[in-house]
Amino acid sequence: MLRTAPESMAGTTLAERIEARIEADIVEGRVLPGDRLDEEDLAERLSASRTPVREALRKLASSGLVTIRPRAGASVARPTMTDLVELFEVVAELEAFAARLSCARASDAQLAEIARMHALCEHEAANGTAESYFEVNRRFHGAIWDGSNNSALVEQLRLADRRLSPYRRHITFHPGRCKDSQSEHRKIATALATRSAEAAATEMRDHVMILSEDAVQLARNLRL
Amino acid sequence: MLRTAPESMAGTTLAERIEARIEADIVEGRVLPGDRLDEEDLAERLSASRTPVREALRKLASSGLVTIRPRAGASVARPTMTDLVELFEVVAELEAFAARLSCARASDAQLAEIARMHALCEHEAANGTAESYFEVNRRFHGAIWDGSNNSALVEQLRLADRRLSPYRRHITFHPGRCKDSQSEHRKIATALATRSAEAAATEMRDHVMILSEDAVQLARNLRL
DNA sequence: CGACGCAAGATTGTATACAAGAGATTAACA
DNA sequence: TGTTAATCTCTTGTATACAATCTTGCGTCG
Repeated sequence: MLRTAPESMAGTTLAERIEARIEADIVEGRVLPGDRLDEEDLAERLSASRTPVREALRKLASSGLVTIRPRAGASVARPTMTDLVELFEVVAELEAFAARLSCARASDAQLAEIARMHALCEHEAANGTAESYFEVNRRFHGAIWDGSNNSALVEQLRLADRRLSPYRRHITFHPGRCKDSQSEHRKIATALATRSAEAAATEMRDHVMILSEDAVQLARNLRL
Repeated sequence: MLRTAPESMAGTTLAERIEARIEADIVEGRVLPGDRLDEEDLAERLSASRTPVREALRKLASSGLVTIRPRAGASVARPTMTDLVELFEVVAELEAFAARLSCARASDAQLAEIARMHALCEHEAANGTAESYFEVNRRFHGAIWDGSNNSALVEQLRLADRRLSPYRRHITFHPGRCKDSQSEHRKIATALATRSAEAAATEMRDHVMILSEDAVQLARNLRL
């Protein structure tokens, strides 16, 4: 099934496609934290050999999405509560940095893009579903990342954020959360529009840390 | 040569030992940015097969130390000037965060350890070689990382710092740099000792950014 | 009845063989 | 002589086979 690559994936290798596939399964919740990832099983399911599957698992492991214990196999990473809180703290700091840099360096076009994404969020918060809000929320944050004009920072954020998505997703879907999130977004958007670096950084940090609180709460309730 | 693992490496796999070996070769400058890393060549040199070598290279690639282009092989990563500056910015921010967290959360014992490392730096700056200063400098920073009591942050810093070490090393070895660095360290150490979070963060950020300036200067001179 | 140890099975780690693409070299032509 | 195109080699990507180790279940012993 993965043997014939979609033309969009031209020039990529089988291992990369398998990696993308497994990653999507994890991030989008089709396999849950703690689930075992059997090499042979995956290989058969994707009609490939173990070699590219192994490579994909190793790569996912070094980005933190998968845990590998030597000679004991791979499983979807299951961060402890502490791990999650620590990761959220780091992400909060990096997002705050991105917001600060955006104020200082984003082009007017980039600021406009951020504003556009904010408007989209407003619209979805009022009319859309929790899922659609989750999506535009990502794009709002992404626009701010881009505005920093620091690709190393964007890379770090993408990696860290990916590890949180299985949990973040549940939070954003939480009914009342969209409205609260939106009022925080408004403050961030205003600070960015006026290039108020410190305000943007502070508001962004608080925003992410509130998410963190919710994540801990939720994880505790779900006995994750 | 790597087939018989030192007992300190017990429980590790061949691929991991190979990875450590290649990593050390890169970080300590025995192979230079841009150098090609031939799988078969490495396999023969380490008397292993291509399989574990491949795994090691892939892992190093996903941490940024190695660049792999599909079907064109691996080489030691050669970040552009822009890449380096961006990475330094991220590291500066993370180090500043670590300093701030250390002020808020480090135990007295951890603060004492930081102070001890600072004293070591003072000693080496006065009596030691540039190389020995490089080493205690690392330990000073490491003590602050530990003081943050956030292992996700430490992990991020370790990864990012590793990518900079080939360049950072050259900077610290720069003759006059030790003294300047030490006067910056003093301000940081004072702020930490008095748990002045904002001061510690600011001083630390400045300290790393000055390193960044030097790195750019040096890289330009060496036509890196 | 519980704990410990041992053996069988299953799964990972490593090696080797084969396939396929990228880069280099050479030859032909303008 | 410079340029281009085709072939040919060398390296990587994938598959499979074999070896080593961990886990699991059962039996024995305390």
